[in-house]
Amino acid sequence: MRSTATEDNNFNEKYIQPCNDKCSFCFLNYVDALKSSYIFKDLKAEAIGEIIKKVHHQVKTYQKDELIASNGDTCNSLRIIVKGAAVGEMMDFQGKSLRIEELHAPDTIASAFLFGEDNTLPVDVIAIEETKILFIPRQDLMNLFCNENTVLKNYLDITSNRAQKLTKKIKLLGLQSIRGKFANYLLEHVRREGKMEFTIKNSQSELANIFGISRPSLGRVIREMHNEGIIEADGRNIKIVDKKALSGLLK
Amino acid sequence: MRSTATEDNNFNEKYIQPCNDKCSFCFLNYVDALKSSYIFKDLKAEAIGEIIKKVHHQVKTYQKDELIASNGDTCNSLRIIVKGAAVGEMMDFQGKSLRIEELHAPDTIASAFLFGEDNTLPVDVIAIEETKILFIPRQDLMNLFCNENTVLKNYLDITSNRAQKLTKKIKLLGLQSIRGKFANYLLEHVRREGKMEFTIKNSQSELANIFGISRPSLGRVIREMHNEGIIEADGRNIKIVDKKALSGLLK
DNA sequence: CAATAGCTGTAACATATGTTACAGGAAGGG
DNA sequence: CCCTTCCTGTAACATATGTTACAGCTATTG
Repeated sequence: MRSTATEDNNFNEKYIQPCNDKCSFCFLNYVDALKSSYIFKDLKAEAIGEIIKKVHHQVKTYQKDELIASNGDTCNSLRIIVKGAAVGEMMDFQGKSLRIEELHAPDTIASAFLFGEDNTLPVDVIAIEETKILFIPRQDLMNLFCNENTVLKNYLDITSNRAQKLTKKIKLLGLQSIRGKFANYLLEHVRREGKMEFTIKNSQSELANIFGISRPSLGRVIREMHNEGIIEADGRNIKIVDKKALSGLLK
Repeated sequence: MRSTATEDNNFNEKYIQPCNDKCSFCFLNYVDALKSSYIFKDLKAEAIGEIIKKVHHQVKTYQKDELIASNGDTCNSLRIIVKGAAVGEMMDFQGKSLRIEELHAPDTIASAFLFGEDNTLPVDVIAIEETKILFIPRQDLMNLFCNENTVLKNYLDITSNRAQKLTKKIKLLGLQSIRGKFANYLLEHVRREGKMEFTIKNSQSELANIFGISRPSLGRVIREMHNEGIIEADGRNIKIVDKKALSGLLK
């Protein structure tokens, strides 16, 4: 069972191994995660098993706060989070960081940077809990695309979804004031959950990090919006009072 | 020759037609553009001709300043600019705009939004000169991917390249001051052209638009950097005096 | 040539945001 | 229980950026 070596600290992406016929460890352990993974959408567990058997693959485990991949790393393999969660962050030279996205099993990492002229990762990816990641080399993925139409379609969907997310992020960063960013965040919440009163999951520091702003500035804006009667904010509990005014803040 | 209808004002994406065997208009007119197009990279003119014959397709012409596609439009077809150029812009509700990218023949439009859950275009695309665009419906493209490995690979490369560009844009917008943005712009110039002295192509207004800032603010920053001896700026002529200081501004 | 439009340079002023600092509350660990 | 750590609330002040306005320059057009 070669894939036990995948948990090795000496893991090296170059030496990813194919499974032999007896290998059942790799995918059986994570078949549930893979079944709900976007890239294997519309495929049965058995089909996924067959696919994983055919491609070179390996699983690696990361601890909380461990760096999974760095800005500048070369992407040669698709990485699927089969367990755990991570965040993608950018940093400037002073150490100020900007959180680009949060990734949970069974999301894929680096799917957008596997091809093209520049295969370097533009972000740091950091585990926020114990995380297991399945590696599949680019060439194997490419072969898979030719044989498994469904996987190709899913992959195209993944990259398109990502492009949409990135574009939204650009809009958020480039077009809006802090009030606009926060209003946007709240209104997305309302749209998703359909309630005008809720508890937000991110701390103010995290939100500031996502928005690329400073924490006290965000705090001040929340206070102001509260005082103006647009929202009621108490800690992480938010109540939308004047939804129309909030929409107006989107600019 | 059905495709002459493609120049019709009543063009409707739903009714894109396949060519019959006699059709030579569509691709022969644009075969040079398509040959240098990324999506047909590594394919010979004849092969491209065969491909275009097999898929539904249509060409439409846009005048300067005409809106090619709007924020919110549904993307059902890949669009290739076979002649001309366009810009992709985002606008907020006040009309403040942010230029995301400039597109020249033979770039593709909307390649990143063809698949996935949300096929709506997040930007406005506006012709900046007379522009001709070739439409290929998604389903035909998908079929093509299965039969023409090269096209698939090229498409994956295109979307990856785009994701890289978007991510760089996020970094630019989210992580840097005006000085940082301008320094970044200048240093990219130096890296591409290898000269410390050059004439920039964009007006200050355009640059401000790309950076998502106001024109006088950019002007002021340029003046300050000039006065501090980091650069010499005279109109659009720029000379890098202190490259090290400039790099320091990237923060 | 005059008239126009678009660019640049610049200034005064208004506003938004960052920075730093400190105090207090909530949660968890020993 | 105390101690630590992380979070929030808040204030004073510094700085960056936006806004508006105007003047001059250049190219284009009729």
